[in-house]
Amino acid sequence: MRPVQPGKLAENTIRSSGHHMTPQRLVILEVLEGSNGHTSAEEIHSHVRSRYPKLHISTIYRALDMLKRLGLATETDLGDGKLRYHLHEKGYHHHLICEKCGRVEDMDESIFTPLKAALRRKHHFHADLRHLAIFGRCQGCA
Amino acid sequence: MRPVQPGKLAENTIRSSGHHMTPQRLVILEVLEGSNGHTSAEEIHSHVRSRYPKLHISTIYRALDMLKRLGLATETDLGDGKLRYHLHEKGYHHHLICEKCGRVEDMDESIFTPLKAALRRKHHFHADLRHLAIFGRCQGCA
DNA sequence: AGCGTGGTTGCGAATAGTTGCATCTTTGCT
DNA sequence: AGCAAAGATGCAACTATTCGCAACCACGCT
Repeated sequence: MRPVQPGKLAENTIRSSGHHMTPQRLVILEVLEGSNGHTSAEEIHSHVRSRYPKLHISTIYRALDMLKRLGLATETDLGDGKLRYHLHEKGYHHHLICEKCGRVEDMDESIFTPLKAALRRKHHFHADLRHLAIFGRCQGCA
Repeated sequence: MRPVQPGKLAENTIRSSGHHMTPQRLVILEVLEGSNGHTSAEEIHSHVRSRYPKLHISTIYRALDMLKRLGLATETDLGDGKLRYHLHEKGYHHHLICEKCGRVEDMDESIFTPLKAALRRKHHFHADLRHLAIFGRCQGCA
């Protein structure tokens, strides 16, 4: 059993921030909701092409940018030349990417708490560490 | 008074790793050495165009990629749509980038020591934190 | 000095993402 | 329902970066 109307949160946030809700954005949100959580603009485009052939890829990029700026979605560079997006209804998370084998491991954000505190203390800087990709070597490839 | 032949380190590393030293790479290194430390491929290209009009921008990208892979230079995304490069003869450093005013503050790498230890301990991951850009808000824009 | 191998270059085409602009749509107001 | 204003869309042109490939050149060996 899935949550009912999962997209309503995003929709409300979009509306209440002065943006319009359009059919294009609805479809884009649907794809993001139905995806595994690492979706590229091009993937959204091809998922959508059959139902909505005129939806232009630049509209997708602009929608993703808006979701990002509203704090509804996060953009991640996994190092393969294209940016990935996911809605964060399930909380923020971060990636450890192995430069050798390409494996991507997720981790939660608690590990950054001390770093955030140090940046605030020493640099008076309020870091936005909601989605960070850290490159390095995994256990097997170290 | 400048250091004599500052580029010899890079040159030796390039040669001893089985790569060729070419006039193109020499010129590119010269520009990187004479720059402030945040140079884009396009900047290198225009600095060089007069002396060496045929040097193609893809050659610059390839040289930068090689320097990066040899650990001689670091690539940073400062969020303005183009990647910046700098040789790290003077040690690694990191950036705090304000999302509001765009100010970039440098900081040294010691602040990441606890994070690196935690990643190794909890995730068996050997993070390569040689050049990280962290976005957020600076003191004035917080 | 002469030569072969393998790395390198220039070029043009491809890819990911962004931007300007004229034309719509959504939304709040009446 | 009707309207104006703000925001969104589609499109084409543009930017930054990468890639395939044929011609080229650096470097080690003789």
